[in-house]
Amino acid sequence: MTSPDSTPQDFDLEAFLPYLLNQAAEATSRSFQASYKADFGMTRTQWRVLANLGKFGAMTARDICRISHIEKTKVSRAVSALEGDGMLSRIPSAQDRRAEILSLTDTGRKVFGDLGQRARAYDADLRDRLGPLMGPEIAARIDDLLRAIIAQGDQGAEDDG
Amino acid sequence: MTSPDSTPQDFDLEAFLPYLLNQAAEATSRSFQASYKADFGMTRTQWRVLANLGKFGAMTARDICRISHIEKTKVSRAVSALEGDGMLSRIPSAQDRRAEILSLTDTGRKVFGDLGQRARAYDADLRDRLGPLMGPEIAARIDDLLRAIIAQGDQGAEDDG
DNA sequence: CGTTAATAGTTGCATATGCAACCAAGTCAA
DNA sequence: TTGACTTGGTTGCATATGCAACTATTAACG
Repeated sequence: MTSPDSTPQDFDLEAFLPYLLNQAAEATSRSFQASYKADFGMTRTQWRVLANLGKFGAMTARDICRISHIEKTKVSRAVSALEGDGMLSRIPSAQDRRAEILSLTDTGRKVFGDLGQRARAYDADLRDRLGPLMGPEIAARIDDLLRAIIAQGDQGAEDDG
Repeated sequence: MTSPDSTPQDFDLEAFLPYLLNQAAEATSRSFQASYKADFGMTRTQWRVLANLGKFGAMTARDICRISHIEKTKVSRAVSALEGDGMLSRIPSAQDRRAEILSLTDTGRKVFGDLGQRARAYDADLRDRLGPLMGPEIAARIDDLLRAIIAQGDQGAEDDG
């Protein structure tokens, strides 16, 4: 019943969800990363902040944190960098003088448009190749799956304020 | 046909696979991370190297790179750290004097056993909660899906030294 | 009011990572 | 043998991140 004493517990990293997810995330992010890194000198976090602003329009840094689950210091620095590159501008909030409303500049919107297009192409291509491999029923529900995992993970963590 | 000029291209970050994968990866890794970080002062990379050695037995750093897709400098530093903590030992390879055979010490194996057990529990729990949400046909094929994505990503990258 | 707690955002510091350059040992071919 | 090239592994440096501490403002409440 017991395995030889070489491995006390036969834990298999290759079947560990967090590990697989990380590999998948890195494998996909990596290849797309080239686009914003090389062409716009942008960091992953910067690209995400940009994309959130592009998608949802003007909002505060804190809103971005809530929506994207990115930590506030990361957002803070990304915002500074993007501002420095002329991609977004800050306007002090009238309601709350601590907060600033962030919105993309014309440049920012243009970059978002460009990168967004590449991202769509990348995404579509990846899904196209996944479809035949996994079957349509699975392929169609990838997003739901990942969102469920994200929700579960948040559940468990809870304490990362 | 065209949308209002607010968003030149209506790219949706929330449906972008690399983004979802990253969030899922971080959400899951984050909560489990507490285990190795707090109790063993270990980094994610260190834990992975440890787990690979625990699972596959003695091998060289380069083997770990190949298997785990972790970059060589990352592996190199993780190995140093683990060695410093008495979790693994190096033996110069007889065949190739550049290479070193890495293997876990008793301590390393013990830690691997401990963390492996926690990882299993974490994984099982997560899958249990995912099952009812996604249905068994999907839940059963998560690993295949992720491995397919990993394979596709590698395909596209190709040039990561 | 005044005093205390919460919140938006920034910053300092210590650490982890990525990349390029590097060393040493092996390979290959003339 | 020698000289060009590859490969296992490490290191330097510049950057990105996590966390705790901090400022300024707002909310809560006696």
